[in-house]
Amino acid sequence: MRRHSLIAACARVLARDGAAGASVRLIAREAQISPGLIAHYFGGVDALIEATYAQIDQTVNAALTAAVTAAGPDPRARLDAFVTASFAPPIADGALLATWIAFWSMVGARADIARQHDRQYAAYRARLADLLGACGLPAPRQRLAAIGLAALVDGLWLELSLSPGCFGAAEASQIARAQIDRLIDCNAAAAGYLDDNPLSPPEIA
Amino acid sequence: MRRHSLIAACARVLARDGAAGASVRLIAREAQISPGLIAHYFGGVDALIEATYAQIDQTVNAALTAAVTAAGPDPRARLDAFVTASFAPPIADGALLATWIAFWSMVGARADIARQHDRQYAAYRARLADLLGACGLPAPRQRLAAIGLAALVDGLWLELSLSPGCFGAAEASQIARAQIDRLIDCNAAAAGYLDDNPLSPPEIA
DNA sequence: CCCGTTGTTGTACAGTCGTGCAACAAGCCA
DNA sequence: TGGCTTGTTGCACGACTGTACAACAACGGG
Repeated sequence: MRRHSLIAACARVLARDGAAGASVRLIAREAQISPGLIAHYFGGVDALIEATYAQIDQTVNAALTAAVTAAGPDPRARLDAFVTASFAPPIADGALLATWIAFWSMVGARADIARQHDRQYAAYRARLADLLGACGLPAPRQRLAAIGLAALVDGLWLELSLSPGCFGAAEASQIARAQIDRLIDCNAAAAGYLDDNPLSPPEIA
Repeated sequence: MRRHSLIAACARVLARDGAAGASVRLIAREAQISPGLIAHYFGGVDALIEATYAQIDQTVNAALTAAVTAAGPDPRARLDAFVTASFAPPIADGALLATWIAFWSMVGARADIARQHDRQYAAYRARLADLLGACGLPAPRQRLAAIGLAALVDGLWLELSLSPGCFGAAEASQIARAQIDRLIDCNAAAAGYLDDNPLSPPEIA
């Protein structure tokens, strides 16, 4: 209970002040408790940040699972829902991006954070590979396709959150779905998705 | 001269200790000078980091230009050289990633940094759009294609630098080139590029 | 009632942070 | 040689950092 409110406060501070501001005192003030308590519950600020990272990852996975489940049984619809949800709240969110960047900044310096990142990202890619396999992508192609699709979605998500004025969530989703078209069936008439006129296939209409 | 050696030292510290370790004293010790000097040359540590970012961006652009120029006149070869160079030194480098992440972490908090990021990324995308246009991609498709390709290359570069054990530079280049195939000519027999057997087009050979 | 456990506080400590400043070295021109 | 500019140093300052620890409140079982 207290642990949970401390994690939430840590996430808020990370979002507001970045990695540099994630100090014991700031987090404690945010959670309206005394600074000593975070040592009492987590043993140190590093463990709190680590727990916050795990919690954020869990939130993202829950949101993705909900979107995929709501999409019904059709494999392609599930994959589309996965990427579309990646560009909508609560995933495409400034606070979440700031938290994630704070973690990336620790990967280079701390081995335990690096290991946690590797684990989480491997699970993310495995999930994409499963969804791609359900759409009929042969097993030998799944690994590289999942790496590529994960990189595309991540890159779009990053830039979408970093400078929101350049392109929109609908366009990001459009780009990702066009790539999925090409991954699954290279001969699909999907080129129209990449025209600038959004949300309508111009060559057909 | 001294400015240059300070920028280099700042990049080394950023690479070794991450954004959190980029303190005046650490950078000064790395450059083997007194802490007061960095205030004398840059007025503050923020300006030094900003200058380091500009220098890194310049290095990246120079490396990309060199790769494209060395590729000769063929438009497709130039585009391939662009993405392949994105996954090789000096671009795919821990120091560069750490500096870049440090800057991303400031985008949310500082408006001038956000503007600098927007400018640099727009130039990057414009460059990709030009290369795509030279390969015959119609103008109305260039914008979204450039956004998607930039996101893919960025996502691959990020993960390649963040956890180098998962996939290699050759595989990243392979993935990116396969997407370019599909962007330029959707009917190209490019599916083989996404097989797991690296560096050879299995369906042909 | 007492006692031990648990939750919680506040503070003390040693360290690092960025910045400002007085002082010293060095060149350079008059 | 004198004086001025520039490069460079090292330290003092106040604010901040994470951790450790003694002390106080609350509470349930004996």
